[in-house]
Amino acid sequence: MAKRIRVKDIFSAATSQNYKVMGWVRTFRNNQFIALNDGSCLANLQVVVDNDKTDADIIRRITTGAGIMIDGKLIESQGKGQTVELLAENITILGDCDPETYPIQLKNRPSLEYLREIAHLRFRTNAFSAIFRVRHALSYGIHKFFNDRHFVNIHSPIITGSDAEGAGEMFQVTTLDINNPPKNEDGSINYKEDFFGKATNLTVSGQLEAELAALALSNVYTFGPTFRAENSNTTRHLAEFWMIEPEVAFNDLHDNMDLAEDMLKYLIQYVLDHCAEDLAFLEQRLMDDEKTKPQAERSEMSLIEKLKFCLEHPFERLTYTEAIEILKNSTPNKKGKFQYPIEKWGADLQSEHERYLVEKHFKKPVILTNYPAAIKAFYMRQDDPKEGVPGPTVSAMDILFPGIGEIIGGSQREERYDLLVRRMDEMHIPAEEMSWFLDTRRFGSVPHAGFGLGFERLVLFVTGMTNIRDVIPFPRFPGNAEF
RNA sequence: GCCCCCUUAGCUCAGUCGGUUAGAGCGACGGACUGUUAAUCCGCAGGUCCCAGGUUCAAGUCCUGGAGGGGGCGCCA
Repeated sequence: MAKRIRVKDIFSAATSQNYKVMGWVRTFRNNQFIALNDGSCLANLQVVVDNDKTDADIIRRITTGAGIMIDGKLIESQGKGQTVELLAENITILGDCDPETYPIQLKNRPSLEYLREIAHLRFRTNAFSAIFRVRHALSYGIHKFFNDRHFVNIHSPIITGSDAEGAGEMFQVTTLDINNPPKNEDGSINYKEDFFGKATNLTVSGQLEAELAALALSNVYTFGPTFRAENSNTTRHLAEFWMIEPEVAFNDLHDNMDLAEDMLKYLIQYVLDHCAEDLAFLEQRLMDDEKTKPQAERSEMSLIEKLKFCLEHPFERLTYTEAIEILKNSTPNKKGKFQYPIEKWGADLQSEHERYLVEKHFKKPVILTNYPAAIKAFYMRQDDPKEGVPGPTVSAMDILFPGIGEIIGGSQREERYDLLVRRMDEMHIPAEEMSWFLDTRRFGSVPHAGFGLGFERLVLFVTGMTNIRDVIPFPRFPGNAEF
């Protein structure tokens, strides 16, 4: 018996030879032609059934979605739509698929919203198999990018006893009986009796742990799940998402920007090189989608053009202070079109402002830096006062992408012990609970910088999808933890 | 957390001013078909009009509440 060959590989295999393939039926036409898909690539293999050699009962069971195995001879296709096809000599039904109840009849073009509700089956569609192959390529590309640059991958903890990271609301982790928890004398819950002997949560960021590692290994990155219990209901937020957090000793803000831009461009190039077929399919899907929209709302570039455009142009780098000036003098601001008008320095930028800068003013990815200290996290490095800048700023950077908004947030870190402690004090962060973190600044502190990349936001951008719930297999969001 | 929209056949959607027996395409099912490409052709079945109240002679259609879904905003990656 021949060994199984993947559909992807059979397209370049020698003809006039026998092969065994296994996969799922996408369509069965003319009682004769099976379009077989095994997920190894987007394309289906055409299998030609010989009615004389195949039992009528088997033919009856070749239904959309059925799992089948075929032994047959590969020949040059006698039809037009494909170069080769497999002449079936023996067909085995591995798993029947009842067409009366199987919800994915692909010819129906089921909506993304409907498929989201049957996420356990949506892998079987072209769109989602393409998305998850691209997601994998990006994941692999990230490890390759950092490995090639001598970064060490650090597995930061998922359960954390630190609740002072300030990145968002946390999910509590406990083995206590929530209906009858042990109490202290003052009525508060006695976490000393909990599994870890203290209150614990799911991590919101591996950054602080990455900093600890960077101050010894120099170049490190984390790539793992993070959890935010924020009640966020948008197309760009998840309660469980994957984040990449590089942290590099001796880097300043500019090195940090260079690293982030290099990484994003590397990953876009990586996907263009390795996922051409899937990207072409996703691009076509988008173009079909666009046809239903009014002219004004259609995008100027196709998906692949957009990706290449990002590669060919340097990201626009400017400070928050410069951005405020542009926004203040912008047409929508003067005409009162912004829901939140830009009045003075110090205001946080709303997504309408970010969108204006990225999509209207610069028309390319933008890196905004040196934000007011008051609206940024405690660990960001405080800038020296500068002429023309009205207030204190920090060496922060946000990378804004068209259609996505913030895809990366990062900073040069405050490495000076006294300044860091003063700032923690101002922001009411308990220094005593963070002494492990402060030890890095007590013992051999050096300048360092890092950032966080929201993995799903990158997948969104690269696939051209618009809802983040469609680029992770089983999305978690408020009110939903199915599967 | 706030604001807006949607929910009719398995899927995608029509359904006019509140008026008789609720419609289409696709899918499914039955049949034909040995070169199809979202195959095609013929035939047939398929409905808790999201749920609960209310208004009305009469509700898929109007009102109130709820559930589910979508979009925008905020929080951020």
